[in-house]
Amino acid sequence: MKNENASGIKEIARRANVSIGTVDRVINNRVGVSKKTKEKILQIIAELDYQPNIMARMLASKRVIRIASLIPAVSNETGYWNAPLNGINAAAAEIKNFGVSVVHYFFDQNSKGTFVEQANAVLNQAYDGVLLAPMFENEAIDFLARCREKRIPFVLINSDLENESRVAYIGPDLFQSGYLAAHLTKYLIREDQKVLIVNISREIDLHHHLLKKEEGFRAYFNKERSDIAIEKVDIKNTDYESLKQLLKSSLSTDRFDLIFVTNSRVSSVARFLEEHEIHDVKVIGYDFLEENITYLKKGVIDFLICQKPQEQGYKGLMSIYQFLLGSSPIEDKEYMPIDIITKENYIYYKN
Amino acid sequence: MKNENASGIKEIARRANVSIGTVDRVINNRVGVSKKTKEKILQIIAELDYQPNIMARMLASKRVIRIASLIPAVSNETGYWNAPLNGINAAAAEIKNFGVSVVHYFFDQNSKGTFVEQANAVLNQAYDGVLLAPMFENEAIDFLARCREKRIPFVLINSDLENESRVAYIGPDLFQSGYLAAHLTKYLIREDQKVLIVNISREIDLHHHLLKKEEGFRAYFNKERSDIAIEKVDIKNTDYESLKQLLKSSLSTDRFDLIFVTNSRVSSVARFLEEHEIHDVKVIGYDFLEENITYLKKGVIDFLICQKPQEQGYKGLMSIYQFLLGSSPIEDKEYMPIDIITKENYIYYKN
DNA sequence: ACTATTTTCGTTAACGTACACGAATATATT
DNA sequence: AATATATTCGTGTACGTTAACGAAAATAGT
Repeated sequence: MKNENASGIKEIARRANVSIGTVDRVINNRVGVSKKTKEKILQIIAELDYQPNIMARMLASKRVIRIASLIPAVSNETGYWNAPLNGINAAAAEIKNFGVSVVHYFFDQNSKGTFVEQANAVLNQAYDGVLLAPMFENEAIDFLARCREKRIPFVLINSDLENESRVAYIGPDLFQSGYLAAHLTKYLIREDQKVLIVNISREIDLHHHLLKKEEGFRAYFNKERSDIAIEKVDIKNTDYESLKQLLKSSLSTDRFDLIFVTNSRVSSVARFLEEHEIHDVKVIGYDFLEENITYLKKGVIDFLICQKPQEQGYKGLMSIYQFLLGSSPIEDKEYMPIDIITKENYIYYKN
Repeated sequence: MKNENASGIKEIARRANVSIGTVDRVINNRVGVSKKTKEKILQIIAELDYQPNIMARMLASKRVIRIASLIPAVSNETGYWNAPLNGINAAAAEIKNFGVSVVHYFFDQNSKGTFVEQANAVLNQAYDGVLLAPMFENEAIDFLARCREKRIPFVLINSDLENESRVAYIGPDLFQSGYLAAHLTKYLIREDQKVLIVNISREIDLHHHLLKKEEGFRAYFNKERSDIAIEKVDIKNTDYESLKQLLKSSLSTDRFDLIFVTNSRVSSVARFLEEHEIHDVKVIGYDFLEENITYLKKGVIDFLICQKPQEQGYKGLMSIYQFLLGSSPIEDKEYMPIDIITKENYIYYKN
């Protein structure tokens, strides 16, 4: 009675009349095994529908996968990036036991310099993979080119660059989310009414992100041949005082029935409306942030659109990890669901 | 040079001047270790913030966790239960390597007998845990009482029983989802218009599930002191012909501007409206099913509400597993998000 | 035909934990 | 004080895999 209950690699070895070492070689397709025995083993593996035991594999493997994340720091202006960071950390915790170490690099959304700095720091450390939020388009392209040279794979989150060599993009379909906002708009106002689009962002680079949403928004009305009038205002100084002045002048020259804010700064607009006791203007904006929810509850904001920022971080890290493992194939583009948040369902929303 | 790089249990043993066996005893709090050394080891564990290596633990442990799932079979009447099943299977696949085996038991939604039968089958097999969709209230309560006797923990999904001994409930907040439907209704019709609520379900037991939604729906209009008139019709014969007759008579006596279908059978109503070329009636219903999406795309259905059926299955299984592991604490109630699906965002929806 | 080299393969020690077995020590019983 | 019993502990093997090392076999070069 020897081989009563062999399993896994050992059973394969027994059936193929070879040692476990040889089986290991073909499973991890290393060199040093003859074509004949390799095929034999491969066939047995197929017969047995053998799945390697992850536990044992991780335990025995000394390999460490090092991943760098390069995303904006949570600023006091908007807490948005807190969510993706949480997602990344959650994923990191889950795969810690699988020999993965994640190092965070943060840059300032209002300063290209810090991005370049941190990007260089990443490149100096020879990581196995990179998770990037490419906020500054040109600088990001530069960085990614250098990653490619060094053969460091990368995953993009939050906004896409259509880089042919990226492993994956995980984030919103910006155009479509603007399109949905327009659809919701139709429920809120009549055909003879007016809409104001508000883009709030300091760095011009970030504007392309917002413009995609605006495009989607306008596309809807074009397609529907609607008579609703649309105007827009770009606000580059993100402090509340500047915003107040600009809004004041916009709203004085014209009367708008709905304001569509293309990012998470919608709470500033809501604050303005509340302070000036303007109650008959509907508001649609973005993101599940505390400030925004406050105004949603009060009824100042009607709809928030949110695209699972936390999940973006989580899935982003998981993608680059999966890719580095090399086992399962990766979706090269995963658009997040476009969630509609209202007064009635926000309690149950999961970022 | 001996102990250059010890880690985990071994390092603890080294620092405490005991063997790894002793450390193992205190970690898994087994008997047979003196109070003094136990405290010493416990302190070192705290100092080191020691986290056992799950890999090694699972690998070494021969324990097998056996879980039974008891949910409705996917019927030809509605494919709803396909989603939770997928979620359960996904979770099962993920934890297969952790020594978990899941066995499915299916019952017919239209037959209490099959439920009792399958429930007995589960009890005969001495499982470590049970995942249950308690569709038939009384029979489910019976079954759970017997589980309790046998000390088999259980998790409920899809609808709750407020059973004090359940490990957790994962599923919708039915009342609130009806409430949200009412809010959406307000966007679709005017104050002087009329709403028809349609409950479609064969077994009376299942009706309490639908009634909760209806309650939420009505509660909203009560609170808003709305003038919108609400009527309702219960349809117990779920075949299309019977439904057609009932709808025909309802719609002939009165004119309704919006129909709220309290479950996934909304596609039948949509089919009726399409066949009879009724275009000016708005429709709100439930669930991301192919049939429903078809009518959503066509514009016959305006909103679908969906509560992540797949995730219910996934999280349900994970909860019972986590509980049986006994490591992390379990949330005893997790309500799913209440998602709003429209023509514009359904493409990106994840069940 | 003999050596040198390459290719193919087996053996073995880890990885961190669980658990059975038995040894050592302490405590109780006469 | 001697023995019986209970308590506390150490040792060793196993889990399924990885990876280093070196032995054996095949091939190449003279």
